[in-house]
Amino acid sequence: MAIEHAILVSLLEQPGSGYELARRFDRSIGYFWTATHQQIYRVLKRMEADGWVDVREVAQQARPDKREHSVTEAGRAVLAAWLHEPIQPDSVRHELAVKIRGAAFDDPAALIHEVERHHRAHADRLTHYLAGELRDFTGPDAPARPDAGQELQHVVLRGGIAYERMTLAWLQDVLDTLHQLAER
Amino acid sequence: MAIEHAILVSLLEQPGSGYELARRFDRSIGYFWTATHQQIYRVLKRMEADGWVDVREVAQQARPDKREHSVTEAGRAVLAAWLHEPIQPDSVRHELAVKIRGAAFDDPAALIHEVERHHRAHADRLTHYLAGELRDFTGPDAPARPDAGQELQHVVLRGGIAYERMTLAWLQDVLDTLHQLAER
DNA sequence: TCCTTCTATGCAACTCGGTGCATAAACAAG
DNA sequence: CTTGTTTATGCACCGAGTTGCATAGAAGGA
Repeated sequence: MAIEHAILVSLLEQPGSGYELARRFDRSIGYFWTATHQQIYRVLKRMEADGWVDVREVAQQARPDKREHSVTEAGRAVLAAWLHEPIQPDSVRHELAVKIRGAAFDDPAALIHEVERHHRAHADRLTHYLAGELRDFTGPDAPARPDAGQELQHVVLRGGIAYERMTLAWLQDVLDTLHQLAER
Repeated sequence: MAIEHAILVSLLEQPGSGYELARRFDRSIGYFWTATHQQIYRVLKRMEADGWVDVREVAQQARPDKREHSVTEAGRAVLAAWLHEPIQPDSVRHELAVKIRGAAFDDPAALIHEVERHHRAHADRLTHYLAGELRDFTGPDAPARPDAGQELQHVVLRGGIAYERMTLAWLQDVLDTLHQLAER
């Protein structure tokens, strides 16, 4: 897949400018697909040229004008075609795992602080996810009868929460192992 | 980080040719860092030119010669320096999550087969991991007193197992959600 | 008034990684 | 004796993604 599809999904959920998309890729959909603003602008240009999105110039007060993008029928068709394609197995890049195996050839104890830092970062992210879940899906302000889009966003968020909880438990396992090795 | 460090770790665990490395990146270390053989050969050339690895021509019977690479002291130093650097938060690429959110704008039920396929693939991988754990770490042939390298490889493998179990549970959650939406 | 910050858009250069293709030694199968 | 398979190494090209830099409107603070 490409960034194009993530952008189509985000624009279908809510039309917006390149700048707004860039901010969404720092949160929300960005938890599952990252992109920089340069990449987003470049791809938006191409999508516009290919007729996947329409652009509307919007004047704003107290800030510069923006170019708001909406998905066209052609864009929806592209997304639908992609949704019906099977996904290739995702290529993994788990840097910390490589470091942990590499620590055998250095000082394993030196990794402890790094792993603790990761543990804190994932704990923060979990807190953030849980707050988002409470706000949008399980709290008093959440819709009583969520539509399909909300149900799907929620199940994706539950995946993020499960991932963070699993990661925290594993990092604790790593820490225990490193401490044991340090005692030898 | 770069592929260089994963190659250094793999060569420290066991010297080998580019071809052998490519096969390791299809299993073992490949579960946490992928690389194609073209990439490996190209990087090995550069690492050789930079003096990170030594090459020994090895004649073999019943097959072509190979170039066996070993890590030099300079290579170890490069790895050690990297081990002491903090890691950037890993950029996520979770294609299935994007597809699930995109399904709101198509037919959610059409995703069921795809998700089931992923469920089977992850179940296979879990089985594979568990077999490896039994063979190398917890079975009767496993070392009674594992060294630091083995302990660290084991904790990384436990991470893979935890990831697959979490993913399987989440994919079941996704399937339940898709079925509920299909009934509407 | 100048400086900084936030919003908003974009170019140029480069690196990384993947796809496709090519070569070659050794053996096995037909 | 040709074809196919496995081992083994490599080049050329292209697209995706990152880094660094540039521009500009509007607001607020020093």
